[in-house]
Amino acid sequence: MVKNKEVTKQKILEAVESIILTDGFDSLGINAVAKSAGVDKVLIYRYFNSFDELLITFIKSKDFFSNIKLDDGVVKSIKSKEDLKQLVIKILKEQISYIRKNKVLQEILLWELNNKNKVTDFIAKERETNGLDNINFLFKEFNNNEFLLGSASLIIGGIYYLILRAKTVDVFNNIDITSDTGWELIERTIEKLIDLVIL
Amino acid sequence: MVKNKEVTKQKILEAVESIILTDGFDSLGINAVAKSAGVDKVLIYRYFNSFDELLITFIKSKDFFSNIKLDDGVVKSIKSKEDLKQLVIKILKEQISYIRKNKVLQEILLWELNNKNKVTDFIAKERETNGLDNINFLFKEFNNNEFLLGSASLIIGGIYYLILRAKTVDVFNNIDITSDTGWELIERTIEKLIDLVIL
DNA sequence: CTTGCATGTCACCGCATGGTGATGTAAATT
DNA sequence: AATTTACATCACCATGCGGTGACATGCAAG
Repeated sequence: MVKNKEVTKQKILEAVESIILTDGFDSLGINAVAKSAGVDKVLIYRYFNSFDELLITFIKSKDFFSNIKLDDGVVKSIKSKEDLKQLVIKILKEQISYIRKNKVLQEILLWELNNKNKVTDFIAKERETNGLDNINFLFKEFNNNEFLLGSASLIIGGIYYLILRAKTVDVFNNIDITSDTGWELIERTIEKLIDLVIL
Repeated sequence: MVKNKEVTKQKILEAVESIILTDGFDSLGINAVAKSAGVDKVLIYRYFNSFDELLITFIKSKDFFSNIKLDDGVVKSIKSKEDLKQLVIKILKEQISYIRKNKVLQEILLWELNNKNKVTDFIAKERETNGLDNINFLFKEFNNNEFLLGSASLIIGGIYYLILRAKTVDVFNNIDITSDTGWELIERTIEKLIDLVIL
């Protein structure tokens, strides 16, 4: 019997990730985590207080939502509408490949759609300040009109939906959303759309 | 003790709907349905063979996906690009209000994202022939290019995502996705986008 | 009127869940 | 070396799940 609190905590956090990857967020539970970590479940309560806090700790440790830094510096570096276009396109493309690669994040996004609780409230706050969902931050001082706002929302929502839908289905509206070629089509579409939409 | 197979079957189907409405698709199970219908669960197996078949029967009875008839007649009635624009806009607006009103359908869409099984495979087939997901059907003979295809996919995906997201969150990218005014903004956006995209 | 069948009821199974109180054990303090 | 303290284990609880076999009841055909 090894006695090391930090190692045990780490094993628990790794078990969370492993379960999400293999069985999805819905299969996550105290018993499953304890079993997968090879640790007694009572230790989860002791070290993380509750299952919710374990999840929050896990999500914090992964830092999913602060990969885009939409701070004021970025906003002020936008001089022309061409700058804005290129920045938006770059961010959207980066986010597509980031989310498409990151299965854990996909599971969280899916789980978020289905649940409202302390953990999802926490994630929502993270998104408010960091996430893609607030791309309108970029438009604030430059070219803020409702058409741009609406278009960005539909495009970003569409990206989320198509990525998540690809988990259970291959084709959407005749596009193979599981393949890179399908996503290259979508990226070309986004480039053109952004060009049309930022006037 | 009343003995009437058809009445019992009806009670069971109504119980399915009631549970989806009050607790969501995830709370759906043999025991819950039996309890809510005031019926022994063994009757569900007897009349519907399996829980999966019960779900399929329920979804069939609701006919969620054949409200748009994209048959060849419709396609051939499109004479000009203006016809196509107006038709697409009309369909998208109708679908938005239809899905926004229909909580049961929302729960199914959400559940579909999370699961792959016999029932979701059945739903996928229904969609193939009827649903909004195949709006590219309209473009077939008229103006079929990848930009149109990609744009339609992103817009439709965006609509799905924003409607589903509104179940757990109020604001997305600064738009109130729970209110009619928020959705009017989105509809105006869609009108402009379709106008720009069908060239 | 009785027999047979369709319909409805009940009790139970094995398994998994979230949660807790009592107990064991290794390591640090005195 | 003895005692305290932090870490880890175990056994158990009530509850819910999907699923099934044995039984009770009402109806309709013979």
